[in-house]
Amino acid sequence: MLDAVLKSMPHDLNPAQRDAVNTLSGPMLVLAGAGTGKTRVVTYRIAELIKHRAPPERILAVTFTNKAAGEMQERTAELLGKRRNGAQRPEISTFHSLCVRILRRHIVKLGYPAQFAIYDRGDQESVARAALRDIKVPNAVLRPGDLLAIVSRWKTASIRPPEAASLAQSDKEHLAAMAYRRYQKALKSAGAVDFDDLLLCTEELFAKSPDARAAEAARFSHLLVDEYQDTNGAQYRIIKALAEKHRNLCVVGDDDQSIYGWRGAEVTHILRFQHDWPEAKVVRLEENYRSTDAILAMANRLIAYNRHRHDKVLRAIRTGGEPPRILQYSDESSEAKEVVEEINSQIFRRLAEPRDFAILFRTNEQPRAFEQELRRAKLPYTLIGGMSFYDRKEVRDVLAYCRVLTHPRDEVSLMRIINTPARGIGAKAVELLLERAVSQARPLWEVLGEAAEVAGLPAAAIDAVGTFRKLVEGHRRRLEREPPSQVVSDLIHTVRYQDEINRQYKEPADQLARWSSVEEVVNALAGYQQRAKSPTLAGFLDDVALAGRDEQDDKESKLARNAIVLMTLHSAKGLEYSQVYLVGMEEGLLPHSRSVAAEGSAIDEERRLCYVGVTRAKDKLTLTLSLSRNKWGKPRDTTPSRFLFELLGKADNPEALRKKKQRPA
DNA sequence: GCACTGACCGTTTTT
DNA sequence: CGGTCAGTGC
Repeated sequence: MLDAVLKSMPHDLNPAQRDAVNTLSGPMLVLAGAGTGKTRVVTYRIAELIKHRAPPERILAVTFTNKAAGEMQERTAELLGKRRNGAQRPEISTFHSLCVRILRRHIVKLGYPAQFAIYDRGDQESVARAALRDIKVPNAVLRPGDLLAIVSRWKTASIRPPEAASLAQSDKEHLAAMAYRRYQKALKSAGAVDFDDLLLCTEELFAKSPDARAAEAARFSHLLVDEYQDTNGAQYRIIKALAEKHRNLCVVGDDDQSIYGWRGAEVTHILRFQHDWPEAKVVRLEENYRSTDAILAMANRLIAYNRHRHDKVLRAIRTGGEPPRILQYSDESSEAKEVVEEINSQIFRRLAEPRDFAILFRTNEQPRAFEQELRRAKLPYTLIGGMSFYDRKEVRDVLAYCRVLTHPRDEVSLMRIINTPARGIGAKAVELLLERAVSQARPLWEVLGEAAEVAGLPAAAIDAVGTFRKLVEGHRRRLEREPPSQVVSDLIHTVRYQDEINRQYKEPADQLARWSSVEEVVNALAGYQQRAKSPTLAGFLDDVALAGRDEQDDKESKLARNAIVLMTLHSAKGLEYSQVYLVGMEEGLLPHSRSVAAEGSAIDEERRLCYVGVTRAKDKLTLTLSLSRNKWGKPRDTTPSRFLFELLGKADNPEALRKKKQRPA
């Protein structure tokens, strides 16, 4: 029966792990250090729950990234074995997709359309720009990006425009509060939410509608939360609302790996767990199976410099190992060159494979030099993050076309494509139409139907607007019967988007690259169509907004791909590599200058970031720094990171390190 | 309506 | 250095 398909629990779990896996009811806090088999424990726990007759579909596991969710899905699927078709699986999703699903069912109660759009970073910037223009704040005083940062900070603390206005202290914050009000109004009238709203609206929904809250909470009997140290206020309250009744809540986290404080995550949540759930069982996982003793000793020395933390010491199961190296170079190009050279020679001598290596850095501008060298050396590599596929202009255009089809109230998307490619609806015409929309407080799309009544609009423009409306409406109707990918592909051809690309870019190589991204979007849509249970264009857009890139299709190629990985320290959390190069170990970079300037505990978070980097390494760790680094085109001298001294236990005596480090690059 | 030019200016991390 | 933006000229 069921038990027969479930893989039995392995015998090599240590007592603490076994304890965490076997405790199936009531609240539990698992304090799991880096490399202590956390994922293993979580997945076996899910399997164990099912073995003890918990209906799989009533188990919910929440993760913070899509990657983590995907991995957990795969591993649990493995444990559950091949189950007959239609067998329910546990629900494993990110916080944000969980909220989307909840909001789909209830958001009308908050005054949004059921078919709301999710605005990503680029869309948010457009709205922010318009809000600032409205209140006549010049770019020099407050840029859209700055506004978004402030607004996001407010939102993650569940502060809404009225509170923000009274909380604002500096001039900048007062302006931001005014812009925030307009920003939020614009989102709502466009029927859209941003990333923070997904959490905030869910929280608000639960507060305003006890029925919705009870219904959502009743869907699950067991709740697991991974990376609990990264929960922000809204997430914390959502979890509480969902688990309060059944109390079968298991959270897993490591306060030493809390690196999202800037996003509203509060370590206090993990430190406070026992207070909120007094009957909670606490399990500590302190045996590290990942790194050699040499690497772990360094990590322990480093993190000990942080004051506020759950006191714990990771014990290495793997003894010995090569001592980590610190290498310094004269500038960032030789840093990149030498690191790549070292990797190359190991691969050439068959001592290692590309997939054994990770190059980790603090900021997204750092990988450039490494990419160059890797290309030159003809080594396969994957760059995680950075400029996303979905940030490309032409991709955004195509997605905007899709959103105009599915979300008639979405103004940002409509504005983006209303004259792209140029179709005779120029800036002046758009301005007049927009004026009418704003003065009548109606969606721009509706106003397009009355173009003839707009004073000052030339006949040619009225015609153009009419043609555009027919075009969109025609394709909207087709969407009811035909597969989305067909409709979208036709729409792109009808508007002659390829001609637009060829006009904009002179180089044939550019033209080809740009057009192939357009094709890739259509392919992604077709792929989604095939795997989704009930595919809709709107569903695809949700996927894109939440997943960033098409993880499903990537899965095979990504896993199969034997490539060196380049990524930020933030993206590296939860992953492990045989050999890690932690590059750019300099003051100003790690710790980042912004954190050095900020008062309070910003440095502690940078230290945790460094700790995360160090503990990614299984066998070999190399820390590098460059004595000079280009900034705005000019080379500038650097200072070795304070963390290097701490790692070596020489924090009080920097001179000693300088002598010791004469080792040549 | 659109392409081109030169001045200006900034540094983080992500769902 | 590289991206953005206002201003200019067709």
